[in-house]
Amino acid sequence: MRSKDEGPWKGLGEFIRAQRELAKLSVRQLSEMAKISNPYLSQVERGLYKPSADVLKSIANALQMSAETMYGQAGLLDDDETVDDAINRVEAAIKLDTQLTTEQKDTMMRIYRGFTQR
Amino acid sequence: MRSKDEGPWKGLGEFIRAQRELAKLSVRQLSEMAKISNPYLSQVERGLYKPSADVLKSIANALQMSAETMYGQAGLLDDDETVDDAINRVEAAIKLDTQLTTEQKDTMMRIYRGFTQR
DNA sequence: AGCGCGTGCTTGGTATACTTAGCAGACAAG
DNA sequence: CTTGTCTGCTAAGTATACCAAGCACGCGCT
Repeated sequence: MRSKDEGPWKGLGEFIRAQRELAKLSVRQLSEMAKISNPYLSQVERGLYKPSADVLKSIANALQMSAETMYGQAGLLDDDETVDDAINRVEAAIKLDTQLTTEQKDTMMRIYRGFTQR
Repeated sequence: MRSKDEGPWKGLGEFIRAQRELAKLSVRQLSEMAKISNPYLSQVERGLYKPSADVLKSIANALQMSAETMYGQAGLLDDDETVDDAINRVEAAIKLDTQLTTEQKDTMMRIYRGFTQR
């Protein structure tokens, strides 16, 4: 994972700073709302550090934007939306189901894949 | 988030482990796909560490699920991301699937409802 | 001349995410 | 039996996200 160049997520800091200034908040004000320290927010805005997901979420909430928007800006969402079709929707729904045991999921997967074999 | 909530991460590791076993992958196999070390994946699955967002995304990709799904399970997506109506999700996904015949959909519905009857 | 309060930034440290090297058990084949 | 190769896990280290304390400036007031 370790991205070695600093550029890519530097845009995130600029984005946060822009949003903060747009909301007319000081570094300290926003940092307090987001429950992070003010020097750290300053460093994040200048691209020195890559904030973790929960910090991002916290900042997003303080700025009244959705966490997904923030993750998108951070480049943490933009992955392979390769196959958006029904196969993955069914399989994803099964996998996510909290009521099924692993064996039951396995069974449904095998049946489903058997059906969709062509 | 240095706040007081320290432990509530319970489910994520178990979730990842369940998904990995569902995909019939070893710790080493998945860790290689996700480009993380195998002991670290092991520790994550046992709830010892809280993986960062990009690691989560990487694992999600390796498991062929969307990053948002993974974030949702990790509790990193904004709270209103309720997953408790997974039932409807599975049933809806099956109904909408264009690859299944009516009889096949019926079969999966019966099996699914049989599983979730308690 | 101060003083007080605001701004953002630097320093130095701690906590934790993450890695590399290696261990012990299970199973298969020679 | 030994040897090789899986499995997951432990131990010990490195890298970095994050915090507390403090610095340097600017602005308004007395």
